[in-house]
Amino acid sequence: MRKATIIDVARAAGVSKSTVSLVLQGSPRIRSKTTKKVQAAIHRLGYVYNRGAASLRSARTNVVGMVINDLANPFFAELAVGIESVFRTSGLVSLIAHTAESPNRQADVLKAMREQAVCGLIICPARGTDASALSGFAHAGTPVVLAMRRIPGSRLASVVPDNARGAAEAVRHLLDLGYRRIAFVGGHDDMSAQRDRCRGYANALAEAGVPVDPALIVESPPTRDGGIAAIGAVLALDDPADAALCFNDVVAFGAMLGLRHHGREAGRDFGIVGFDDVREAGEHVPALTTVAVDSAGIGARAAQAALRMIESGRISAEEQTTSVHLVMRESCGAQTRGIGREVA
Amino acid sequence: MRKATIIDVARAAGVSKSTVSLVLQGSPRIRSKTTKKVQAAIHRLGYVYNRGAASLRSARTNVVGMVINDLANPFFAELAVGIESVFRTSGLVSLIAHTAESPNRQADVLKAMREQAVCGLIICPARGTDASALSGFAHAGTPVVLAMRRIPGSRLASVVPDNARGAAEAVRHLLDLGYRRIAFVGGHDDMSAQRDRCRGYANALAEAGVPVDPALIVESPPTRDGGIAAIGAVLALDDPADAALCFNDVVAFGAMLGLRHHGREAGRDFGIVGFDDVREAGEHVPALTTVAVDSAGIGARAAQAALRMIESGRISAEEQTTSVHLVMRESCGAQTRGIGREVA
DNA sequence: TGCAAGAACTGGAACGTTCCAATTTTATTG
DNA sequence: CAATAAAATTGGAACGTTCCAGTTCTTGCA
Repeated sequence: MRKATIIDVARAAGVSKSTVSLVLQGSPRIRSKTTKKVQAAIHRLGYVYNRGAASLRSARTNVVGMVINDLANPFFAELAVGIESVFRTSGLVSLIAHTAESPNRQADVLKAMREQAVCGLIICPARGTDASALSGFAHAGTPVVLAMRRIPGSRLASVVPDNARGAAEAVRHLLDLGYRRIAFVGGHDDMSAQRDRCRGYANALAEAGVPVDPALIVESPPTRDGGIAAIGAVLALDDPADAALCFNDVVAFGAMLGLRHHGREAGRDFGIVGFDDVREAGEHVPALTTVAVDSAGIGARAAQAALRMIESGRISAEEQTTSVHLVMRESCGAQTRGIGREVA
Repeated sequence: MRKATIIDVARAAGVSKSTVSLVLQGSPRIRSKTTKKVQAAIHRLGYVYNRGAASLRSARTNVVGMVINDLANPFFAELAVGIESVFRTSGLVSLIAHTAESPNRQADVLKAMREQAVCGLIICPARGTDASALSGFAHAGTPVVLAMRRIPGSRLASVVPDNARGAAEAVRHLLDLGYRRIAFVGGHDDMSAQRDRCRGYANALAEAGVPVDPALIVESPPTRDGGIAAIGAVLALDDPADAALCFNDVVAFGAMLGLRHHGREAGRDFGIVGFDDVREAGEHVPALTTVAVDSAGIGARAAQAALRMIESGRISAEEQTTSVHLVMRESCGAQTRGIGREVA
């Protein structure tokens, strides 16, 4: 039993295939009586629209791509969900792929997306991605929006949190609590988020007249293990750190674990601040003080930006920055130390 | 500048479009010299394969669908990643969608998948999904594999963990530690996983001669808040529980939180066992004793089953069960209570 | 009632690929 | 070297839709 096509529907409804096509697209030029006839036939035959055929003829695909560097990270999973829900309410289907931070896998995935002729792309680029990886889309006139991470030298739209300001706020909080040897741990210099956060960190220190010691800035993979390693490094210094701003919450969890291995405890004799405010942050023991980033909001904005470009047909390079705020919990010892410079 | 097609490539390489098509498919009937010529032309023109057009003509799409009830749950995210990596190495593209446990969204998503003419589908059905929701695929001869959850009355392939055995093992552990009022909390009766786990729980109790008290079986949404509510209920009984097997780890985290609200502490004066062994389980304070489920493995098996069906063209209803094992940590007080029946 | 204008509908052609049968080229063998 | 078999290549038809340029209906008004 062959699958029913638009032509079978037309025959069954006693109209032409063009009319069926028009009905399918919800054209206002069709009488409601006709529409009803056609819909009845569609239902009767169990007809299924063939988007592949449709997009072969018309330029638009109705498929958008979404490339996430790490779906297993709850932060990015939330972001993905936020993006997806915006697209779905606009009738677009999203193709989600995950690159595991690997530029090779990312290249494969992007190739697949191009072959599927996605009409828009949202991407959290894998570490070290350069502008040329996305040139195919630019070339084809497909809108691209970067989420969470920018790519230097690319003229692409982006939505990222205000990393510098968030980091600065976190550092000021640590300074207020009397910490002076404040480290910045985790992430890599080739990730735009790391650079931005690190810049905010350095600025806040400089503003307070505290010297920036390069030995206190330690790179590591943005993972739990990375956090363990990095905190070990700043504790082993001749003049060790007494607090750390972590690249993200996952690194912060690792750092707190690492502290414990050295007989220290976050919030008691060491200050830890994270970044992201994933759900687990509030439930950790001790609860993590962190810079809250609105993942779902970023996802939604990125999706809306893509949607605007798709609908208008003009691509833009608008850079959006979303606000962040510090959530104070236990990992800096704000309760025991009190808040205010007098403790210093 | 129009996009290059197979015909442009053919012209540039001085061969026919059929030859280019054959090269694209890696046919062995083409001389390597010709292949090289064609590939050079492809590269030179920046040609991009149009899968939509291809699948219009040939039956196979090379797109598989993946419907996940909750991508934001780390357990399912890992599952998705496991599935995706198997498909990707087989050259299939995966369309990932998320239903937020809503049958309506699920219906939308499934419709989109049918329109994209996916050649296979892996789904963790939303709660309360019945067999008819998937009949369209069966009807079209599209392979469907259920992951984590079965659908009663459907003749569909499935890959689920050995829920009953895992639950039984957990209950035996609690009995060994001397607990006797053991509750089963979380999940709903219309989720196959809940029913299977609950069955294992009841069997293990019966085997040990401990009566099964229906008041100790409390349903709740499989969320943290659900866990808080459910643990409250079993503590409020006239003859309250002294331990609980939780539907999953997320519920267990909630239960431990709820215990604390009542001045109790898991591992000290109450036994808690979870299910899944998500990454956070080992890092929680207290560390969660739980039944480990290999999410990535389940994903991989489901993907392989789908792949077999796609390649052979015959759909099967094979039900696979993957093994699970108990991971003992702190939340049952195994250390303080010692292990062995003498404590009872 | 007749006519014009607009609304509603229609029949090819086109999109970029694969499939099939047929043709050309190359290799093998007597 | 001719004859044959096998391998490599090819041209057109087909896939299911949308678009375009008509054509046929309706409707309103004189």
